[in-house]
Amino acid sequence: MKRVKGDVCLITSLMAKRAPCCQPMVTSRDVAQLAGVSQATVSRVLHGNPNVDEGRRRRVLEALAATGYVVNASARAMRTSRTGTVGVVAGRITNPFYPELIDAIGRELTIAGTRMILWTAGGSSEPAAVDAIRGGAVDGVILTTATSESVSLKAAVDRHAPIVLVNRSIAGGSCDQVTSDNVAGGRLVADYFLKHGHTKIAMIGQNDASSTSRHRREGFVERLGEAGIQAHHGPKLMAEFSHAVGRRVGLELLSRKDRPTALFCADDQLAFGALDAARELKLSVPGDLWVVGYDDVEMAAWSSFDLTTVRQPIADMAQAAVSMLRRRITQPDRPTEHRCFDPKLIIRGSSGVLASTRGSSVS
Amino acid sequence: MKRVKGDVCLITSLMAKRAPCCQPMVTSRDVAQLAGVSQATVSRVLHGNPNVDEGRRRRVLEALAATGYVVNASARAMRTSRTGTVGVVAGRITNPFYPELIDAIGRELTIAGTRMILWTAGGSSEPAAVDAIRGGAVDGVILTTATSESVSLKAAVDRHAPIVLVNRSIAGGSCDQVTSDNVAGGRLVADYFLKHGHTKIAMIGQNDASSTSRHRREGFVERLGEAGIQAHHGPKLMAEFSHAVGRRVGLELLSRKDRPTALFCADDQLAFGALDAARELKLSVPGDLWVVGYDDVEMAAWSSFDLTTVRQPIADMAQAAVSMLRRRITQPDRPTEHRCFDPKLIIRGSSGVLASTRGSSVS
DNA sequence: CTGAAAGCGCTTACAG
DNA sequence: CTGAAAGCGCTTACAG
Repeated sequence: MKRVKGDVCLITSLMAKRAPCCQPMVTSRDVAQLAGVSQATVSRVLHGNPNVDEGRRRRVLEALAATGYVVNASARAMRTSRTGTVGVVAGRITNPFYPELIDAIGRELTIAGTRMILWTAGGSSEPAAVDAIRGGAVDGVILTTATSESVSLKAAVDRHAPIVLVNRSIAGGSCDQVTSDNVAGGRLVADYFLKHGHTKIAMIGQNDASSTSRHRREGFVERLGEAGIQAHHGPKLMAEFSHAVGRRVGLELLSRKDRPTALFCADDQLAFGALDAARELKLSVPGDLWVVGYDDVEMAAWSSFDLTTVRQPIADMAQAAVSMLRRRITQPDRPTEHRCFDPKLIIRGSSGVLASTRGSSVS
Repeated sequence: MKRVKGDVCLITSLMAKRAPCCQPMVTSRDVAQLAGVSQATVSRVLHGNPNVDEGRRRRVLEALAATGYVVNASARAMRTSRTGTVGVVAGRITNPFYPELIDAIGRELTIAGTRMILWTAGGSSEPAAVDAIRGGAVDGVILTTATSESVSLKAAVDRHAPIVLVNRSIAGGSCDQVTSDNVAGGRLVADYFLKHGHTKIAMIGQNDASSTSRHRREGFVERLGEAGIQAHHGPKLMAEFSHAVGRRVGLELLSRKDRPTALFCADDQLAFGALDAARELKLSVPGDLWVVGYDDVEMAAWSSFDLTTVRQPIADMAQAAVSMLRRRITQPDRPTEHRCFDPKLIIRGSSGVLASTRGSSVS
């Protein structure tokens, strides 16, 4: 490889010869001509219509293979009002929960022979996706990001556009939804802390623009309340789920004289940040502090974090979302549905033995 | 939220009343009728054609707004042979390098008003993406995964289909490419180790199916060779870039009596695994072992890893890939181009002071 | 079983 | 400046 000075080396290799352009598109008419049948017959063979003479079918099949014919997506879409493409909106793709979810959704869509248009560009994504339904660029949309209510979404839902919400709820609720039970998940964590004798229990979450985080907080605070305990220093509700936020708030909370002994982070990414804060402050986890996250992303199991966390069944949720959307597309008038999966507490090394209770009989 | 026993609670809310279906699509003909002009005039207004009477234009604009018209993507695509959609193939989206790259590409595409179809389903993605070009579902494709040569890709490139390879090379090279200089990156790391007196230098990479990893290894081994040094225990070339592989091979290498003092991982994900291996073996980093990764994903800067690594300029590469693809689409016959960005060594805490050389004069 | 034909919603010469 | 019309490549009644 040649190098040139400067930041970038630019190698422009002039091709000596080159076809005039890309090969022209092969149409079903071309295939028909080659096979000596009508274009309609080619279309019938393509759709497995049984009413085609075997000899003709074979000739068409041969012509199809010989030409490498691929059906034109736009033409088919225009005729059938079905694109074979679904939209997915995911905000913060740098939070590893989303790649895992998108991957799972993509897998399901591929099985169904459906393409996936992905929007990750923040606020403009949702209106773009909704417009894509109206413009016939996609057959429907899966919204995976818990952003605040938007006008375009509301209008689309009122119009009964094929939309499925994943981990996100909307006022009115007249929309298909897949969630995990975030209230129950929050309770699970509070319960776990209480059962092991914690009383100084803190929480970091996202502000209430995120329904996901709000529900986790509600369940958590509700369960603490039942034990007569309040969140230590109050729940910290920040603008986003990120490592930087988890670390910053973690440093702040854990530097206090009256620091918590247990910390619930409403998202694994926050928990990783908080664990780093603890590490930087030379606090032992779980000796001085228990940390519990939410999502159980792959990284949570890495030995660097070994994070106790609440698992959402991502694969199941993706499968449910895709099949609900497909049903909604084919049967627009069916009643809306809400599938809610049970979360599960996965206990790892970031919780377990607290130094102060070591040897005590708190179960 | 109601809960039902069992794994999943299924809430089916029957909607009392519901519109017969989604609102019927608004066509430009509808808009024309409302504005009292011909459909052609609506199309002209939509395209900013200046030859439209101002009064009529205003009436059309009003009708457009009143109906909430959105142009039909399939019809436009069929007429213009342009979909406004580009395909992106990314294999292992769970490796955080890909989300960062996809995010950057998505951002560029959004700016250009282009949609992104994403394929992440492994081996079948590439043929699917190539077929999508032929089937007119996308205008072009960006291939970001260094998989082995495929027949369909070869054929597509020969056909001069609009394809840009990112971090991936192909025999013949008659295809637009964006890379960072992986050979130079490998050399940078070797050079850094050598300069600080390391002699027991190991490497973990991917097997040669990945051109990326191969180039990094070549530069690395080449530079070591110039100093008369061979990779300690030979380069370990595994099937994939993953935390699990990095940890497993790390445990294996670092458990040996004659363990290396410096380890180059051809990918950050491998490096995180290796760091975890070192941690599990109670080795001090960088006291006993230096670890250097490749990519500089966001996580590399987290204090849990604090990883010295080779940065690829992801945003620049994404921008280059998108603009190259757009040019290729509009000018299919322009000469192919190869842009190669310079990598940069980012020094962090996973390297720096080796216990054995501490106080010595090795610069 | 088969082909000619209508029509999906656009864009854009073409004729006025 | 404007509208009528052709045509992009399909699918699918329709008539035979």
